[in-house]
Amino acid sequence: MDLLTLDSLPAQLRNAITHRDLARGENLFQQGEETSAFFIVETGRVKLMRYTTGDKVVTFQVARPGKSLAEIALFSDTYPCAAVAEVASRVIVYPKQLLLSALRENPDLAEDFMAMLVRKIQALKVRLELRDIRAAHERLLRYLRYQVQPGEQNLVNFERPLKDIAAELGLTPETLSRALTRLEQEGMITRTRLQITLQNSPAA
Amino acid sequence: MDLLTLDSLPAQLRNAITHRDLARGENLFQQGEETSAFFIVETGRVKLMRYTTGDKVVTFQVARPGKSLAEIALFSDTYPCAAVAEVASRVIVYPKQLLLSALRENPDLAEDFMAMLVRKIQALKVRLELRDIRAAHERLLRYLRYQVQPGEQNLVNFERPLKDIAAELGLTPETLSRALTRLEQEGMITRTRLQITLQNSPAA
DNA sequence: CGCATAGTTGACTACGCTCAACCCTGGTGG
DNA sequence: CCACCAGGGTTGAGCGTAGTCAACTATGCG
Repeated sequence: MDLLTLDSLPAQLRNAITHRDLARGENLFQQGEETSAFFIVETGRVKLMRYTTGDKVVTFQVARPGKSLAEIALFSDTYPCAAVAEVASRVIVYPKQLLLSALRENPDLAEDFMAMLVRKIQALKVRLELRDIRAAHERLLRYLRYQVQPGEQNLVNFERPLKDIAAELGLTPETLSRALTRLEQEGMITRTRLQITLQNSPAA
Repeated sequence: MDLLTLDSLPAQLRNAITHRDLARGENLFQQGEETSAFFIVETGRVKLMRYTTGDKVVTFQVARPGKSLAEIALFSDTYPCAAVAEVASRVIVYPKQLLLSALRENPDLAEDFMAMLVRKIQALKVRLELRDIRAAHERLLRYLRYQVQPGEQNLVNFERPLKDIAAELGLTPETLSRALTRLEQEGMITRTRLQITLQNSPAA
């Protein structure tokens, strides 16, 4: 996902890449602001949020280390949402025009970039698919099946706090907790401190 | 979205593009099948579905005319899901290798392609954002605000059947119907036969 | 040794789903 | 021209389940 940090970057671009440190709560860019760069989160957490009709804010997405941010910036004049750091964070800054021309001139880079975009689409589709499953425990089960690494069979590590996973699944922490115990009682999974093993067959 | 039908395509690619007609229920590709092409739906509806652990199928997405299909094919060896035509459909077929090399050799095409991918990401994010809104009427309201065309102020046309929109919103047709009448009673919208006008301010 | 945060459990509520009946429109054929 | 039918859309009643609020425990950190 962080292909753009590769040494294979054209020198001109590599020299133009800078970093930016954000304090907790600091703003990376505002909604409606003119787009100037594309970002990748190096450390911390950056939240994307939309200010809609005056009244409410809706969080769009939370980008974690290694994740790209605002790829739309490359093909749009203004940012469609705002980005603020949830905790102290550090992002890599790719100036828009330079990145665009680098992509034009370097087919390998462009291909990597496209591959990254396509993977992102795939991940979003999966998350959307999960939301169509109403029952919390079934949604969780499918999520777990997606999470298993091809190598480590039927093993899922929980490095992130549960509440984060709950948010990603569109559940409250309470419901997620209950869903976990339920799956455990039904014998579908077994839980140790930091990891979960699935009992049945893994995802196809 | 159908940028790839542009006349600006390299001749070699343009000649390689073919069409394929699908009967209702016919399979475009199977899950796990080796990837050979990328598609754009010309007419009809093509449903993407995943066969998971033996038991269930989950519909991934329903692609309508103008929408691309299986962009993942370009960067993956096998299709992660199956595609079947819900109704008689016609798709444009872009052979994988030819499209890839065309993208390499033609920066303009590559840029258009990337822009398409980015827009797709944006659309998926929006759909995901909507799902985080629990209350049906509020979810609907935000959906409507997204739908208003910049030009036609506060006007949304309902060309598609409501049940389709309900599915896109993750609601049942009944709930959507009730949400519509509720917004109408609250004075947020007014409905005529085929279009809806928002009362308050449009989306930011 | 507290304090803050995450996680768990319980009781209650609310809202969307399900199933069912009904209306309405458009299309088809007698 | 009307009868019929099919599909989408609208209501209604009841249920189930995830959300909410709350209290309590566990864990990690200063």
